[in-house]
Amino acid sequence: MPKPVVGESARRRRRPTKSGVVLSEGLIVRTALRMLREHGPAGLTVRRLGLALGADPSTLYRYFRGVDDLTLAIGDLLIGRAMDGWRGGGDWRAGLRDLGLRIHAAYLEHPQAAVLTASRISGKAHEIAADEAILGLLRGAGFPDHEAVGVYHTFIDMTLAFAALDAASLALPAEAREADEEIWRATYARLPRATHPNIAAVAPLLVAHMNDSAYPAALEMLLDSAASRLTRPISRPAKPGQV
Amino acid sequence: MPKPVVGESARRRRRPTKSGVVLSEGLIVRTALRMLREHGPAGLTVRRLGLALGADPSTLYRYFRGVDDLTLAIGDLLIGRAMDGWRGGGDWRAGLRDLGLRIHAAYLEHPQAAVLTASRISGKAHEIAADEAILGLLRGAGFPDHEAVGVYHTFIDMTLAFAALDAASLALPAEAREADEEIWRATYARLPRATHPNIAAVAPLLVAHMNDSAYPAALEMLLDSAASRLTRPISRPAKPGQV
DNA sequence: CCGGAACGTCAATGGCGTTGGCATAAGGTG
DNA sequence: CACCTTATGCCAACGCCATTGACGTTCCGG
Repeated sequence: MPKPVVGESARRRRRPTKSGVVLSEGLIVRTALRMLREHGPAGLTVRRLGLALGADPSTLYRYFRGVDDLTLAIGDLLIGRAMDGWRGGGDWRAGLRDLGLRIHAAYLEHPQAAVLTASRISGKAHEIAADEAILGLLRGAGFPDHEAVGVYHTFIDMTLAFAALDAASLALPAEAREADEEIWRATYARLPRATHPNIAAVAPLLVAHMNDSAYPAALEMLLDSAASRLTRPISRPAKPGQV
Repeated sequence: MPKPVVGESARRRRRPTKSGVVLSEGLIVRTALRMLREHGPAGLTVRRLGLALGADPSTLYRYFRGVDDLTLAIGDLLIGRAMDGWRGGGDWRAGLRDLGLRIHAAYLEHPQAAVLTASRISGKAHEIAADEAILGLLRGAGFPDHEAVGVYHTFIDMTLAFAALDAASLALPAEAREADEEIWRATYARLPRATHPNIAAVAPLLVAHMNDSAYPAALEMLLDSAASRLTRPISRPAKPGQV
């Protein structure tokens, strides 16, 4: 029996659970998001989600094929929130910067979901809308098609890559995250000048800055690089590696 | 009782397991890495690792505080392999490019492990060696300390971020990865010009390039940006976001 | 008002990481 | 060689986890 899971549209009989709650796909996803934010990365389990909803855990399998299915639904919500209220028009640079920071921020709002979904291609409506917007900004600015695709590719992958990396730190259990941050003080800041002269020389700067995100700096670099190509076109960088 | 776990150096009594294997931290980590490659990301559990080693699962807790500790050790092994055979000296640009591509490639050699470790800071020997090398290149090139730290931060985070993103695609189950790649042809390449003019205009270029890694291009951008700061210093980009 | 399907619940399965107690063999010491 | 200490490997158990199949209840279309 290959798991039915009737679609949300075909769902009719809204039988309340023992505790009186009437379930729906939307309610479950929203509750899951809230649990992730409020109770941390380990806070979301099927059992706890059922408990929070006032329903038996197994009930959720009437709505999602499994945890992975639920995760993808959450991810779809994330992309939508990133684009929510976005208005096109204006400078291509400002537009790209805004889009990048929006996507980055939206993912960091829900790190656990971000980690699971940032590297996936959904092909769903919100994702396509974002891609169309980015390409529109670049082509509207006058980039020839192959340049536009190159910048687009670097832009979206860099944004998602940083979103995933930064989200992964936030998604760690509190103790592991604190341990990571402590390493800058406890290990790097105490390396002897004799064996590690360069780290020793800049240790205070490392402690001060390494727990910030490097994405804004990387994004500006990308925008600078793209702008310089626009005014005086240069050839693309040598042989991109296969992945 | 806060879990002892004697260090590898202080370890003396090498009592063989029931199956005759003599354990060591290195053997455990290498076995774990092999299991990750052969059996996928979900293939590594303490129980299975114990089985593969011919030892009781609980024995591993004599060597690692827990799975998290083991994960960090695996990550350091990856960095060690990236740095293996690296020789300093020469142009700072060439040196940074080489280091970046080495780290990126080393992580992609073990995608499942990369996904687990790319966002972590271990503070172990190989990681420190890599950081010292990067900072040495930058300070040796004449970057003032705060610039060197800024470039270092962007460089290492960008490299690890792309490594994690690209590795995540490779680490997906084959069917899911193929489904993701197919979306470029099945969805993006078929969007009507009327509703998505920009995607439609460049669809063939997207299909041709989107499954490559954007890391080499991003890396060149970073090197260009750093070089321009070296010849004619500019201020750092505005207020990096907190993470 | 009746039959079937949708739905929530229950109980159970097989996994997981981790822990505390226990037997033992390795190493230092004489 | 004999003795003692203790690091080490093993065992059994705990409390989680996701997932499933059977079962009874409730709702809707006819």
